[in-house]
Amino acid sequence: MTIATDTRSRIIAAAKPRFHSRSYANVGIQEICESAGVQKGSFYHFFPSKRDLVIAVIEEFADDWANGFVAEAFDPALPPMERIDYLIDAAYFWQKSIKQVHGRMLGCIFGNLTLEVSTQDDIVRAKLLAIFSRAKSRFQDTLDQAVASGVIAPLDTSRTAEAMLAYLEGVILLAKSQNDPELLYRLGPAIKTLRVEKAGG
Amino acid sequence: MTIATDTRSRIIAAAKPRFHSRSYANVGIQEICESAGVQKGSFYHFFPSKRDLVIAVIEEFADDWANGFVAEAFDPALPPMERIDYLIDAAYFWQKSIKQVHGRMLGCIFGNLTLEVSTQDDIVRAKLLAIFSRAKSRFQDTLDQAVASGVIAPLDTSRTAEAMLAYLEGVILLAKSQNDPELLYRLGPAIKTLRVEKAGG
DNA sequence: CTTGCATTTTACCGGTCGGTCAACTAGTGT
DNA sequence: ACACTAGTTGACCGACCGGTAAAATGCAAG
Repeated sequence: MTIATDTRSRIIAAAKPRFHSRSYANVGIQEICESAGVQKGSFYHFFPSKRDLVIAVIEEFADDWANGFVAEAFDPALPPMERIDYLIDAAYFWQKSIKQVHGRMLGCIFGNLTLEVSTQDDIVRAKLLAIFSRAKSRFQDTLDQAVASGVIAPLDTSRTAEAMLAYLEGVILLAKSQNDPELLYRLGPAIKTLRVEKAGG
Repeated sequence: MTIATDTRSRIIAAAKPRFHSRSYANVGIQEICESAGVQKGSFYHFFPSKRDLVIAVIEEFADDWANGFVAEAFDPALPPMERIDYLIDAAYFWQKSIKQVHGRMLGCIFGNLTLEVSTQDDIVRAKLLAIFSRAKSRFQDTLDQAVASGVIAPLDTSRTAEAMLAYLEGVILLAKSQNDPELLYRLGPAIKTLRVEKAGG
């Protein structure tokens, strides 16, 4: 049952930076195949459709994050609110390094795809939703711990977590419109001022 | 110098809902022409390229907003912070009504286009940037007045305005991923908790 | 050595993409 | 009556789109 070739992963590897930098619709299967050194017929042996490829790409990006910056940021050894600082920092440095290499701020692949395809493909949207949902849980757990340890005043951790995730995506969007990751640096820390009070409070 | 026909505006009118709901790349000029009852050659009489069309579409959307909800929300007669409430409400009801008619939450056309094309077309990006810049100014003026009248504690109104705009775009993005405008209703009001302190404070 | 399956190759499909072109129409000013 | 021009028409361009089919290959188990 081991994988016989690396064709599938080469396709995904070729697709990742392209979908990230030039959107879903603007990258053709032909181009991906050429870049991966794969024939088109071979592509369709591994992926029933273009949609299946983008879902695989989303999963790989999510894994990269989960095993990289996110794992570092949401380290239980860190004080809760410092984890959020860490995550913002990580997002900033990542976008900055991409811009240095690529000349452009590419933003968040999940946000990009959400706005591009979520009105047209409910399956892709569901995949993105699941990833945002996991991200929200990370924020919420952190906030729960911060409240429990008395670092911040009690609040609606579920909604505040969503608000923080939204803010992060929004700052990345605005930074992309300026092609300038420094906006993340300037506006990022304000994420901790966001508060949704408890319904009964 | 008056306009001889309404062809140009019919093209824009046909393009607006399509770019809004299905992105830029996924809507072809042929489809727009058919819907507007215009020949393709006639299209290129009015628009040198597809890019010029999308810029005209962006301008019309911006005018719609500026003369509609935005003018109402940023009414100088309203207390400053209530204007922000009003704007959030307006965004919520707009998205909700779109979903009722269209079955989908389409989100903000400016945010949508920013994430889709701003890495590929600096001219379109500049147009979007100008619109965000104007929106930021509205927020900032409001915050300046709120500070001046003592309704809120002094803060960095420029950066807080940017943060608020980012938050609004982020909440719309997240709501679109859930295809649910109610998220705007639940998270919107937290926009007023955002604060970027003055550098020297 | 052979069967069988996973993988790869190559050629091909109908349709659409953004954009061009030259001919034609209709209205205006002189 | 004339010329000029804005607007319109419909045919056309090469390139690319996502996807298909069948034949060829390589490899491993029997």
